Amino acid sequence: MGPSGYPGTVRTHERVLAHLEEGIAVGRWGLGERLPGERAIAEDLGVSRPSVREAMRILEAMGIVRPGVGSGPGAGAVVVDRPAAGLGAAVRLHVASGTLPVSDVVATRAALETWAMRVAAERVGAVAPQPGGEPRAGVPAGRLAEARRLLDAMSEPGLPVADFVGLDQDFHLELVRIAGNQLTEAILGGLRSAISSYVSDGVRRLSSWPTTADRLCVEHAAILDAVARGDADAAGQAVHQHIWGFSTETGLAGDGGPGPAVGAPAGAGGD
Amino acid sequence: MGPSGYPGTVRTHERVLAHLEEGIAVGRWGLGERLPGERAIAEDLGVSRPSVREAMRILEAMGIVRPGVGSGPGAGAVVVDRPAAGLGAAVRLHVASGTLPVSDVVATRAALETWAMRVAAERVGAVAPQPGGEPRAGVPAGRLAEARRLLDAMSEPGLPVADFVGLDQDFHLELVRIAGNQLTEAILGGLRSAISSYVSDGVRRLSSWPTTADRLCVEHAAILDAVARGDADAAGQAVHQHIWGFSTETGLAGDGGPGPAVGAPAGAGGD
DNA sequence: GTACCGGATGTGGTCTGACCATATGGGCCC
DNA sequence: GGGCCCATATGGTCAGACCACATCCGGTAC
Repeated sequence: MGPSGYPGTVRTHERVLAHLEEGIAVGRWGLGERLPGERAIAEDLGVSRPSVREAMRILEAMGIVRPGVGSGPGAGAVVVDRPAAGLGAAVRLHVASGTLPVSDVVATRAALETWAMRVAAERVGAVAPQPGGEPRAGVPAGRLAEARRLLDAMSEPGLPVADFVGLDQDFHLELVRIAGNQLTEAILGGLRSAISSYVSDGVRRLSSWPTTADRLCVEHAAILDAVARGDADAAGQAVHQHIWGFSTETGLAGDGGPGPAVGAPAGAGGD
Repeated sequence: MGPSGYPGTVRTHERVLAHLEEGIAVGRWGLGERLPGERAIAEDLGVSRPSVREAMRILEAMGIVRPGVGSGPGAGAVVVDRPAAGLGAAVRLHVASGTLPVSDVVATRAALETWAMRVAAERVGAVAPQPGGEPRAGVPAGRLAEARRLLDAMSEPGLPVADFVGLDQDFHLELVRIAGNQLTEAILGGLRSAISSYVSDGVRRLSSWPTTADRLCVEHAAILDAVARGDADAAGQAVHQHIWGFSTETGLAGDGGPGPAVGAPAGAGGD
């Protein structure tokens, strides 16, 4: 296995990555199962362990595997599924590098979440008419209950800002989950740290945080109610105004502002 | 930052990653500049080169740096900015692992792109009234011209499917760029390979590809015209129907279908 | 003086072999 | 039979080395 790594051919760790990726794709290693040990993979492919490790690092960064030391179950590289890990890390790094404007994060979040709230409301509305309905009727109910619980926790007076922001994120994500789109959920989950960061920055610019906190809670309640009622239009509008309202109030939306307001009064004429 | 759940100790490559990330965030190494060599970083932090390499692999996978061998400018790890690289890879891996349904990709793409087309149309409409206007008036014009060129190329009869799909993606992304949201552009760019993949799959299910290709070109023209006119409603509706129409025709939208149709005649009851 | 050519240098890419820390599980001792 | 200790398997890390490549700089040939 001579030194076979020079430009023109794929690097060794990329070969390993392709091999592992293919194995995962065809189900050779399913969710929750363990990959062979690094040494075994290296021997199988005739490469060195460092190369295997580099590929493993990438899979880990993408949220595909979770490394575990020791022995027995739970040890070794386990196939997991945390799409938000990779997406979130990527977004975080690019925001950190300063090439992703905060206003873009706000706008993208608003667009996706507005859409998600509409879908969520429609799904809830679709199952509501069937009280005893089996079909996935329980899921939204549980999510809604959890969202309500988070909302209550957020209403606690004197809650530290950091805690509030964390609960706020949990609340939003819980509602997003009702929409049932894993990719959207992963993207928004990935934006979580970026969003928390700009929200925290924004709070520092406020004259009266408690006042704003109260308003945010009221808005949250409105969003939750709209989704629970199955009112897509109201849910979309509420979350749209919620996100852009805060952004505008804190002067974060540098360049654009609310923009087209998808799902809001927009031309939604069709709606 | 590291994947949660690690007991106590921080792994070495994570320390390196944090160090590099911080340096990039504070501008110690700006876009296009070179990072210190792997050996230098290792010595600075008192770690081994393999650990530095693992961190470097992650940054590379996220599209933050580009490795370059040799010497002189262009060699070494250069700070780049390709948000789509990380997002795309993450999406690709998760779709490959079978945990991200194609229908989710379609829905998320439709939601984001519908919104983006509305923004794009509004931006074009905002600059149109000022024929000689300096303010970023030329950008949309250039993008529109490029989109038109791609549309022409796509209309070529007998074009191989792979080429058509590639041009199709380029066309969509070119229009998305007009919206001016880097994050949305990066996400949709990242979805590119996943989208190409499902489009190619879909084409194979069609009875008459040439017929569909013609229709897609007509739809593309309608989208382009709407954006060029600055008609946000029409642009949003057109792209929404374009994406969901193809998806429905090829039976790819397994579970949901058009859904709430943001910015389009919602309820799209139609379907 | 100019053009060419070859080594010096610095970079990432890879390999080898080793040791450490941890977690499990089985065998040994009590 | 129960509890303790060590074998074992795993990832985490390190050190040193070699290779392929790209550039730069010097010397040499013309």
